Amino acid sequence: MRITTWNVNSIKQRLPHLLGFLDEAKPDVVCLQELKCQDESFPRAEVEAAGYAVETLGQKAYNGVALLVRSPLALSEIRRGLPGDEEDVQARYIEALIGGEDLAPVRVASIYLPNGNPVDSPKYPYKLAFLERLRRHARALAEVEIPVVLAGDYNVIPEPEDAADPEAWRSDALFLAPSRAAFRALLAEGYTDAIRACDPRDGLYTFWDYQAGCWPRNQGIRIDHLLLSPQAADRLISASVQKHLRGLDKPSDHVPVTVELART
DNA sequence: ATGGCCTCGGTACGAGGA
Repeated sequence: MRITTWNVNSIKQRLPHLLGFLDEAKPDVVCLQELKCQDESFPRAEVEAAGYAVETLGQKAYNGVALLVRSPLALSEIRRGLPGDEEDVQARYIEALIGGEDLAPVRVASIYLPNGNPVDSPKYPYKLAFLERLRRHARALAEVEIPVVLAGDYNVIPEPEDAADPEAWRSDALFLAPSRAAFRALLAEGYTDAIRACDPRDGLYTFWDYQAGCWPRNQGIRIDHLLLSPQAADRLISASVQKHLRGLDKPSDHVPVTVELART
């Protein structure tokens, strides 16, 4: 089965690209981030017509995450919001159990981590607190005997090799030491960075800024990740970045990232 | 040349992104 994560930067702007991707790649599960719309504005009919069941956690103008599951697979046990802070109203986390057919069930989360800039504002402690909440929840999920895939826009550059120009990010919330340490703490819970496990090369990027000709100059960063629990990692077949979508007209600044897992 | 964008709400341009 294939599971894709994609920060679409507005589902309304990106619907044609999304439908094209569903048709060409036929992923079994798609984790979307930055919908930038409320639940009632999500283009549900178009996505369902493409053969997918949809669960969303939307928010006006900002954030917003969704899970799409290709028929006849189905979602259950849907969780909206990351545990650990009842005051947090930002739409950044949705999780479900995916099952059906001959598939051994998998729990999948679509996550949009806070950017965290500027680092001297409350946004940075919010980011670090979110990462710590995610670590605790990741531990609790891994304790259940079901494979877990935590997929999304982590807004963390794990290592210098994950940026074309790491020096440019030295004091940025995406690359500061506490951000990277919090990401490593997720790995220390037993999770595997699927892309890194499959491809040790430098220069694997998932985001290129719209500004400053970053795309034509390949000044990218790798911030969209799929973290696999040990039982999910046991089923890992391959992981890849769908870089070509960055070259379309009116692209998202992020591209899809996909893992293939054995169905059993 | 050392900078270059995009989306939203709402209908000008500031906020937010990364």
